[in-house]
Amino acid sequence: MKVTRDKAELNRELVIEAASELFRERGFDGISIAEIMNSVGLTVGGFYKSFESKDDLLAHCCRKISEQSLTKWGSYVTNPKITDPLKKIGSSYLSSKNRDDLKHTCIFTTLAPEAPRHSNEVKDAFSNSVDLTIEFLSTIVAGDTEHSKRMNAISTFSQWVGALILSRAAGDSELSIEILEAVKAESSID
Amino acid sequence: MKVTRDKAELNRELVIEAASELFRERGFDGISIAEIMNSVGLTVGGFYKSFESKDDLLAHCCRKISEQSLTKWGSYVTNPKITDPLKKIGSSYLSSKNRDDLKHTCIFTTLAPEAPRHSNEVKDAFSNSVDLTIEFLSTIVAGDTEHSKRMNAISTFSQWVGALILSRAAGDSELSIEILEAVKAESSID
DNA sequence: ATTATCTATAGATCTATAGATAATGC
DNA sequence: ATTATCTATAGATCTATAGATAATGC
Repeated sequence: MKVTRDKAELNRELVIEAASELFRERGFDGISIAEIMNSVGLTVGGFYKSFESKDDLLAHCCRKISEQSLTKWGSYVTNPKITDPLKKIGSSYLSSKNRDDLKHTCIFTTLAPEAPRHSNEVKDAFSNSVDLTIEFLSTIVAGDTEHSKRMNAISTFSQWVGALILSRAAGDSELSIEILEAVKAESSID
Repeated sequence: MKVTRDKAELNRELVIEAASELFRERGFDGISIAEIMNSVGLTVGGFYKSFESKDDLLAHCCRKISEQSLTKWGSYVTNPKITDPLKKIGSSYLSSKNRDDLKHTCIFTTLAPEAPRHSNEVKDAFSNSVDLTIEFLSTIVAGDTEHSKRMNAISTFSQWVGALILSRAAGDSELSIEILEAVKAESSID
């Protein structure tokens, strides 16, 4: 039953990883702790040895997801084959793949709306994530001054987030694609 | 115990009205049917005589909320005192009041992300709501052709929805205000 | 000896339904 | 007689915890 410390630490990470996908896909209340633990081959009883509460797990997930996104985006900047990182990021963000693949999509389009109903730890994770995301985008958008870059980053990211949510709300329709295309066109992404 | 038909119909509307606020404020799973009924002075037992299920109630709420928003926006257009309806709508949408008053805010920033997890009736209500909203905004945004107006409506509304979500996710911070201001500035709303 | 994980469960929900009650509406 | 609403509850959750078990780690 007992496993090595390394294995235990790995299990903890696996739980965060699995929950990060399941929360995005089904929402915080749409998946139970037992199901999350089972999805990585563990049982519910061990959960509270690794996490203080379900909310605590959500906070870890927020930080993890945010970190993964920014790491991926950052890799596009350092990749010499990618000439226009913003365009690359935008076209993958506004793709039908990102729209449909809830498990791996942006937290702001799935979990953020519930943030006000969670612990301060969760709220802080979201707040920090918004901050870092805008900070990052500020370094790759167009603009003459620091200020105009920052404004541009904010309005660009807002537009992406809104477009993804609206394209999902539009269901399986022409309209859904139209929304993604319209915003890509406006940002000269496609 | 029994009431008149008129009163019964009014009660049904009161339930939809109350649920429309409570769902936005606490999320679909954050409020029970019993609490919704109690909030208008009724008890849980009568619920299923008026609604097929909790999901059915949500669908009614989506239609109601959407209708109310568009009616309000429409009144700005016909009001001769308002010279620029789009500016008026945008500045109230991107206000800190709209950010904080979850009970009365836009469904796309609160309930839309859960849409994929609900019944087809709910999904259709959302889909229809996106459609009508873009259709409406197309009539008041700038643009040379029908097509450019529609594109403009989509990108403007996407930006608003995203900005509101991000400003909420940013918590009680400078950043939260900065997001609203940045998007207002870009749209020449303030 | 310690501890990571397990099984089992207490206690608190919540949706949906059954049947009673008391008023309306013919 | 009909029916809108009520009280009560069945049955199915779900979070969090208690105590057992079987490995690790000193």
